[in-house]
Amino acid sequence: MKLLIVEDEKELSKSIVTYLKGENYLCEVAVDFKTALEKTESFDYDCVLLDITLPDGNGLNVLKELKADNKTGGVIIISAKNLIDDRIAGLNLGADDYLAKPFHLSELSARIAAVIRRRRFDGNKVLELNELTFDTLAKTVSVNGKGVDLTRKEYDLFLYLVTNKNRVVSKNAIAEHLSGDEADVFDNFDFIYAHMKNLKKKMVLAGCEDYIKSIYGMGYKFDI
Amino acid sequence: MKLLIVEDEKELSKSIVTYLKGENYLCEVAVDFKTALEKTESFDYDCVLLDITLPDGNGLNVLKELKADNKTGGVIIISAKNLIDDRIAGLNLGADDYLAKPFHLSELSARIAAVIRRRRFDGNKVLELNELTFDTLAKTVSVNGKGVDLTRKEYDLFLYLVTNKNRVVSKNAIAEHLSGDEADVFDNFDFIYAHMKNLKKKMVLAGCEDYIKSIYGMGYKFDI
DNA sequence: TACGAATTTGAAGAGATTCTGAATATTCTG
DNA sequence: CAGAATATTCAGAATCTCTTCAAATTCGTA
Repeated sequence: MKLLIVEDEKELSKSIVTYLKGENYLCEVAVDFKTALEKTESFDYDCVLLDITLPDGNGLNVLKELKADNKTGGVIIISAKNLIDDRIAGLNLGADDYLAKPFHLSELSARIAAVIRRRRFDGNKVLELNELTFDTLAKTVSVNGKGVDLTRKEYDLFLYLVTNKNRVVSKNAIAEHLSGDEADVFDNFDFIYAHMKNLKKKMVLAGCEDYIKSIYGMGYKFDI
Repeated sequence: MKLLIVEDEKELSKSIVTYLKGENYLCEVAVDFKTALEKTESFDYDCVLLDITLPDGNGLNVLKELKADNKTGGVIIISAKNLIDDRIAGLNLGADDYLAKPFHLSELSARIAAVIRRRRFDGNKVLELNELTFDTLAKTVSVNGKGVDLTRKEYDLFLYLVTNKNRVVSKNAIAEHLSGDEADVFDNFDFIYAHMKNLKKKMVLAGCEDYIKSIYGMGYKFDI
């Protein structure tokens, strides 16, 4: 899961990033609207945290643009002014949620999770697929009700495959999703092989049918 | 799917090619406009990535020529200058999309897919033809809803035939479309015969009517 | 019908891709 | 800061695909 934090207060963005990393999100920061739009232009973030009170422009216009693309995932507005006007304007322009500063980081995290769930899973916290249960809130995976211990990367990898079920996902896409920086990793997929092996092993061991198919030369497919 | 990347920065073109190969595109590179025009003259690429700021001429004129031919598939302009003027000029001259450097390769890949879809499938991601379903996003083929496992070349071959349905496609054209290098393969179509046989076998086995007709001395036709 | 040319078919080797287990590096946790 | 857990790299093994080859078949034409 990748987030973009649009915020110019370094202190704040730093603590947000630290906290959210702890929640297993990959974070990027934009300190102004221009950068933010460039970034959203070129990557589909799962959620954007948007401080609408930045010096270089009107945040609500930026929100409008984000939503116009219909490309970005969720958008949560964070704003120092907790004026009702802003709130309403924000929601009308399509923000998925609104959070007034100062806020608790745990609250922010919960809102982010909710927004992502709403967009990706129609608001369902739990995904049931045959013997497999995916709890995106608890971040647990279980087979026939019995939990399976996955590492972070394994969980992320699995979730990404499940989110794209019945579609072939390229190793490029997987690599981008799993690696934090926009690092160029397109010529070494060894780490994918490693995680994939471990994930499959754990799942099969837990009694789950092996739904993950390797498509030679193309990628992987969660086939269910 | 075959692309032409017109770009003089070796580093950049190399990483573009590496990435796009991972997405199952066949790529050729031209380092100047002259070479680019020669290449587009002699082959109909699915999409051309055009850096309009190359030393040997005006990129927009090249774009104009490409579009005048109406031969090339899509054209995506990539440019270091993200000036609005360029953008508008580019789109007016018929570029299908525009991407400012630096960009994420995943973004580029998504745009290419979109342009090709728009041109070849009227923007549809899924192609339904009787019992046959072609999902160009999921990269899957199914018969009566049941998936058929095709290899890369089989998928490419099939897609090419379907894209040209009810038209005879020559083995030359197929060969050019399937082979990566600009190698001259025009005297040995054995590999086409092999792929064609395997493809037909798989499809018939999956319960699909054999829509692929061999036209003696001319080529093949996907007849539906 | 018979001939040469084009296509189909089956099999096999070369080459590329993926898997695997172990070694190393990194991150987390107390 | 040390020890544990996790992530990544590496190299060899296993697997799959692509292409080529040769033999069999089909096709068009004489």
